[in-house]
Amino acid sequence: MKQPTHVSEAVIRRLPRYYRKLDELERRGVTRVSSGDLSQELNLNPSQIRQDFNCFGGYGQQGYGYQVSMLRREIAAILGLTRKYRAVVVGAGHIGQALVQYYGFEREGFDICGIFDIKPSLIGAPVGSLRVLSADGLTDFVRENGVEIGIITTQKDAAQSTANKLAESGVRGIWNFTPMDVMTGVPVENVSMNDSLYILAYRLQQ
Amino acid sequence: MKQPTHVSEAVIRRLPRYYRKLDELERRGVTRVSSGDLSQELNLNPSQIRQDFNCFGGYGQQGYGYQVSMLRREIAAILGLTRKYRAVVVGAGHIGQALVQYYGFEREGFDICGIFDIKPSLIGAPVGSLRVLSADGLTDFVRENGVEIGIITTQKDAAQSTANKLAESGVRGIWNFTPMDVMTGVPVENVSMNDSLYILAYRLQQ
DNA sequence: TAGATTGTTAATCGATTAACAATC
DNA sequence: TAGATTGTTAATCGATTAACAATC
Repeated sequence: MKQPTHVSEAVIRRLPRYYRKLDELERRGVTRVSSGDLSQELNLNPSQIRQDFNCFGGYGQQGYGYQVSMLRREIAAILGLTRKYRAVVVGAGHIGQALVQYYGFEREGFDICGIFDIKPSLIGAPVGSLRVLSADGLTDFVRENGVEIGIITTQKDAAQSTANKLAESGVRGIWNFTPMDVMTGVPVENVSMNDSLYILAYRLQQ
Repeated sequence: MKQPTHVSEAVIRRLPRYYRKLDELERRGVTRVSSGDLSQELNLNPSQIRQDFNCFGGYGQQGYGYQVSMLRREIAAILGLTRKYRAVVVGAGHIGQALVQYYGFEREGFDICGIFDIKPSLIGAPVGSLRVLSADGLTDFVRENGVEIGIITTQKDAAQSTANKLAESGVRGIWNFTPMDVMTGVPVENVSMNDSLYILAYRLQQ
């Protein structure tokens, strides 16, 4: 993999879609794919696809296209999906509990090993194979277990303080499910469920 | 509100953030805001903010800025958040159940009035104030209740067929929680939780 | 070899930013 | 009025698309 100087945000945001499509093709037994094929499947321009891949290196072969399994592996490596990550969920409401019990992410290498809340009535409650822990112990837990990702599923108004606490505890990235933009020193990815629903409402009017 | 010829995707994707910020400001009792203020709060360029607002009409006042409550209301109207929408959830797994029990969306006018599954063991189970219904009755339910939004929280491999069924039943838009890109005649908004997590993994490497 | 498809450069298009006259 | 800030036009920047030589 070529070490690229700077890859634009737009390219990065397309990588997961490439990854998912290549994974699907590989499962279907497709061994070979061209930028033209992918452009049809993903509704993108073939030039753009080739440009995107060439940000990281030349994975194709003239006159042939790309080898599905190899390209999938390369993109997985670029995204950092070839290793495991420990994560904790802060906020044991419905969404927090749903994430713990959804095993899809574990299959992809994201291991949710703790769920926290401040509400006394929730502490100790079983969630999947875990039990809700008191948020008092969050910092120690993150440090002792080498947790790299903090998932925020608290109420909106607790989002910023939770983000601060997670960042101070040594988490390297934050996955934010609240509709609140948090500011921290570590990378934050917002799921933006609200925004997505608002945009759907907008489209229903058009 | 000016009827704009065409508003770019980039502008539309920023509208929810404006809306959320203005809502927050209004709640905090702020009555007046300039594009400069907003640019700091949202980490955007002030020119861009003014350009964005002027896609829909001139809501500001020279020398003063924007009236928070008025601007908030206008953007709510643009997004279509001034009316109610009926929605159904298809897939009564953890995420589907979490959505039904999260009342945040209801507060914003999105009323989830049905939850469906094909799994016999789930049918009849209580979820919030609802009971899981058999997916056999989905089409009739959508028609009889004027459901406009279909929410897909099924397994990935059922996403496309569910989308087809929803679209045929007369739903006007689809909110897709699966990591599968679905193709239909109605607008689809993808929550893309997976993609968001992959991008976080990418950032942890940088 | 001929055909296909890449990698890459150049052209186009659109979005962001800057600038400033209009005006509250 | 003077100061502030918009609305809008023009300049810049970056991303997308087209084109084509390289080559498998």
